[in-house]
Amino acid sequence: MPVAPPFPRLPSLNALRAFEAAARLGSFALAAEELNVTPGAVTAQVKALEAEVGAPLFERRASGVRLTALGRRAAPGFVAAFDALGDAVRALRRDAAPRRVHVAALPALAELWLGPRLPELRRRLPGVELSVTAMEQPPNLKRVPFDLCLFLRADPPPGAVRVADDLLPVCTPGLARDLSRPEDLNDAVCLTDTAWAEDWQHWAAVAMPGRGLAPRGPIFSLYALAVQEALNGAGVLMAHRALVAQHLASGALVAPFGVAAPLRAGIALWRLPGDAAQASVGKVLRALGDLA
Amino acid sequence: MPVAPPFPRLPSLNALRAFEAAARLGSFALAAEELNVTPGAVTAQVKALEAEVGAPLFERRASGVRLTALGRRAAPGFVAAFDALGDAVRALRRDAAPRRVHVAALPALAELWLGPRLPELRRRLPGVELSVTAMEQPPNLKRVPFDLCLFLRADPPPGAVRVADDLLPVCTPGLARDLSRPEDLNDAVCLTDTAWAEDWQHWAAVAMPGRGLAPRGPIFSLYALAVQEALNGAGVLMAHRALVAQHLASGALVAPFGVAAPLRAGIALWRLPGDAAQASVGKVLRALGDLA
DNA sequence: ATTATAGGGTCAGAAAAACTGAGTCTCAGC
DNA sequence: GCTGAGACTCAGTTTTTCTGACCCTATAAT
Repeated sequence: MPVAPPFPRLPSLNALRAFEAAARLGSFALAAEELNVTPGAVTAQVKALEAEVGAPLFERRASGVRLTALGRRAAPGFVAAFDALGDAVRALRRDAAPRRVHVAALPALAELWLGPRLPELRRRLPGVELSVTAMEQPPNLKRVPFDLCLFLRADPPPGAVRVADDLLPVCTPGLARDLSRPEDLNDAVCLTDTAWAEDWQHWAAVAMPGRGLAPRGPIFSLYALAVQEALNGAGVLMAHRALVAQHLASGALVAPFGVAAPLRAGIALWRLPGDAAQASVGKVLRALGDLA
Repeated sequence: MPVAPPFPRLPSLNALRAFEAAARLGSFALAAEELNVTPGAVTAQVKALEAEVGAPLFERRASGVRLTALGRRAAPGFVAAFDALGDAVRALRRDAAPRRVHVAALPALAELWLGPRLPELRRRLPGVELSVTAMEQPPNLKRVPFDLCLFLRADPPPGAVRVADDLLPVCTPGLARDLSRPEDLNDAVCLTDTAWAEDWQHWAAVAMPGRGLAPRGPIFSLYALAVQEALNGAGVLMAHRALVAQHLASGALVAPFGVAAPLRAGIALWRLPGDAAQASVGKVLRALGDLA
């Protein structure tokens, strides 16, 4: 007695995931970022889910979305379910390749802090296979298969390796001869990174309070490139000390002024709290803590 | 410092679901059935997942698949996660439409047992919106959004409504005049349903042990159609008593022989064990129990 | 008040994922 | 030596999902 199946299926898993992320983050835009899709895609997925269950899950307000009573009741179950799914995936990956460690890192930290430490790390932990992916924002470790995050954070999660950081202008010894007072920077070529443009003002507020600083010069969207140019003698770089330590040590760069401005956000390296199961990750974390 | 993201993403949710089903059921073919896709689709999804994690999850043997050690360790986590997801979906649907009850039913039971009871059910439970989907096999209630299952089962889950069933040949009173002994069936037109063709032999073993029965006549793939034809006087039907009760009561059909053969599998109506949260489902279950 | 801006919504078209269907292969059991 | 169940392959197709470019609205800033 076969009958063609107008089969009522489960809503699409991707729609459920989109709902979960949007509900947890309280915003379609943030959910889109976490899921690495455009906001329009989240809109569409949530709309499909709402059509499927026949009731709205979010109130749309111009200032953003808010869960309806229905959505609010449903959300925790989905968060828990996707947490469980994330755990299962993590356990599987770890089990399948216990020596693989995947780091998500801010590009500048990957290149200028992690990079110089890699040879020693490799020496200490032979067999560990370290992958690094550069990205602007720390990923949600519960949802994305990374083992470690390396970013600037004022308040890193518990258990993180932390390295304090401060700002100070640096340049080649040759250029330094023309710089005796902070005000001289107004006449110098100042190398600036787009993401950290405000570093100049932050330092000025500490080093030359009350006096103005209007740095001018080329702008880079890759901090490592700005460091390169500083090494090339192209100008003065407002440096994160932790990222140019090797060049200060070698003398390739010098700090013409004595004063450094401490930063609230230091370098932070952390794993998913409570995820102690992968030995290799712990080893990498500890080793980099030693090398900090 | 934007960087193009060669973003390592979570494996596709559909691949994880395929793995979960295959692991739980121990077979790609069964998983495909549960997911309502072809076996090839499951093969592909599992293969993609294996490529993603870089290790095989199943051993392929000619007699089927078996989990590898890795797959065996991973499976429970995925089963639990998809259970949680199923729960969340069920809770959401129930919350969004508490009065909607969706029944999965064997076509014959839907038409010949449930159908006649619907008017009274509607009278008793106004406001409950009952949907019925016909299918050959009971779905996995944990994974598919049905509230009730109506199938033939020898061993229904706890809490099920059960209706005993037995077999007896029936026909119109006119035809019955030519039938005095079971052997007369060998000369009569016998209406047979493809799925229940063995019912004739089952009855014969009880009613005429040792003597042979070779029923001949038209074959239907819809039991309800066979019943229609019996009512039309087209022949003798090996009837499930519970499904022709109304016609026996009205006299439209009669049982020419006194003997009926009990069936191990009776009509069973059940919900997901432990899923007591939806009041409407409980009401429908109880009401149909009363009407049984 | 006006202008930005942030957050969503919509749509067509494009890309990616998933599925089917038909054929193949391989053992286990007869 | 067949047969059948179960899985694999692959080309082609369908479905899903995403993007990109646009619009809309309410708050915040000027």
